[in-house]
Amino acid sequence: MTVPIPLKKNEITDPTVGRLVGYRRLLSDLATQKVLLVSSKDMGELLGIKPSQVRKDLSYLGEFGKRGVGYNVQCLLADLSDILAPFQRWHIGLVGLGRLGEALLDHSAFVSPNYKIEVLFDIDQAKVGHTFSGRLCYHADDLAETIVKMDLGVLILTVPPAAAQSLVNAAVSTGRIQGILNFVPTAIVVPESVEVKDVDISVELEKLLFKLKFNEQQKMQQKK
Amino acid sequence: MTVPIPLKKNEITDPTVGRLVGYRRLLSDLATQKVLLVSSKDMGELLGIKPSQVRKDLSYLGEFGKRGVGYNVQCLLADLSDILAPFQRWHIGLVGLGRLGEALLDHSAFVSPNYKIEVLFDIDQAKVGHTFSGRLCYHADDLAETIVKMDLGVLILTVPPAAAQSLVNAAVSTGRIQGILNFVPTAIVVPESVEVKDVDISVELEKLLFKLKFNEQQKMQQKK
DNA sequence: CCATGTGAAGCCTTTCACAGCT
DNA sequence: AGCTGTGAAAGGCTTCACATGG
Repeated sequence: MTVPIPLKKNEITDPTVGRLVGYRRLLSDLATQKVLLVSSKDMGELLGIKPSQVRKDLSYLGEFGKRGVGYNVQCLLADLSDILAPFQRWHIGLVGLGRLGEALLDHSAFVSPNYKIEVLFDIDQAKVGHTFSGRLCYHADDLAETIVKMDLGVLILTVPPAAAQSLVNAAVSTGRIQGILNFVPTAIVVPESVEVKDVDISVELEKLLFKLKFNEQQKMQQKK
Repeated sequence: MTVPIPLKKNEITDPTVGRLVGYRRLLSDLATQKVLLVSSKDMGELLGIKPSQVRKDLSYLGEFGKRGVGYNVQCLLADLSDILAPFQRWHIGLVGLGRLGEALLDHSAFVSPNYKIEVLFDIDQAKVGHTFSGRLCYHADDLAETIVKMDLGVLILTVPPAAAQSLVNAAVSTGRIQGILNFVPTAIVVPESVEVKDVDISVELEKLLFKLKFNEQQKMQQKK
């Protein structure tokens, strides 16, 4: 189903992958609007990115455009989807069924043909054994066992900070976990073979507020 | 209350600010554990960062350490807190009281002396007029009016993609909004004077899965 | 001797500028 | 003429390595 080796060069960096996802989303929108062609300039304007950046990103993957014309929306969408698609459909477990965990379960962005949240974990007996949005919740004590049984390769962590590391240890000990998406505001330690992506929601707000502080400071100095 | 101009150099970059928040969290933990001193090597190990990076980051702010000794936990924590603190306590509005919005409302990471989510907005009449975790929900149609009345300077956006841009337009038209934390998976357009930080939850998962795909591909090529 | 603070080097990412195709 | 694809330049961030001070 997926293209075997779609990569022209051996390294596509993280920032590029992030933008590729944005391009795919935009192209999908344009496709439903029956737009046939799009230029790097158009895409850049719609996404707030420089056209040269768009072209560079796409050039890592191959030559998709026609000079003097632009990119065919349908073709580029299909190619990008292939490139971003994993080899396998990942089975994902979500650990920690608090407010944030539940919100992610239903989040539109987490509906994709590329992966599915299959299993939930919590320590609350009121939740264990019940289904949420169609997924069964297991007890966190059975994390390792269930990872093996259900063939989970990726975990999403939304537990309280204090609980994170020991759960990670249990999960990693199975040797099955290849990636962790960590929403917990703590640094977690894993073997080198496990990829971790930290998503620290409050840090982004702090960054924003710091920028505003900096802006204010500049304004104050200009007034002097 | 806050230090007037704590910055040694004029530019502290985004990645540095992100790590500073991590240092503050770590120092806060160490302080409760009655740890008195910490070295850049210690901090690096606990956070998965190179010691030289820790020292560089801190050096932008001043000289906090003692050579041959390390950093005083209490002092460094106090200094970092001052530096990260805004000049004013921001009044924040959260727009979109779906699952994610509600989750953020109660998220431990969004409890801070530096800012507070004061007001909520939604279009669901079942929510408008009610309070959630102590905050009153207004109708999204009254967004601009309420921004002015409540002196909101920052918005957190957790609405459906289709609703985002028109709400942003209404909000920005008041001239009061200085920053937006955008959880909506769409690019939004704002005047230059408004800072936007995009937090795209699903993009992070896609990045993770792409890394795993790349890892697998390398393994396959090695086997050959 | 130990750990900081920092200029310089190295690496990574973005942007430019233009050759080349339609 | 218009827009892509890309080597080269510019810019930004991280890491090194060592002088400096306790």
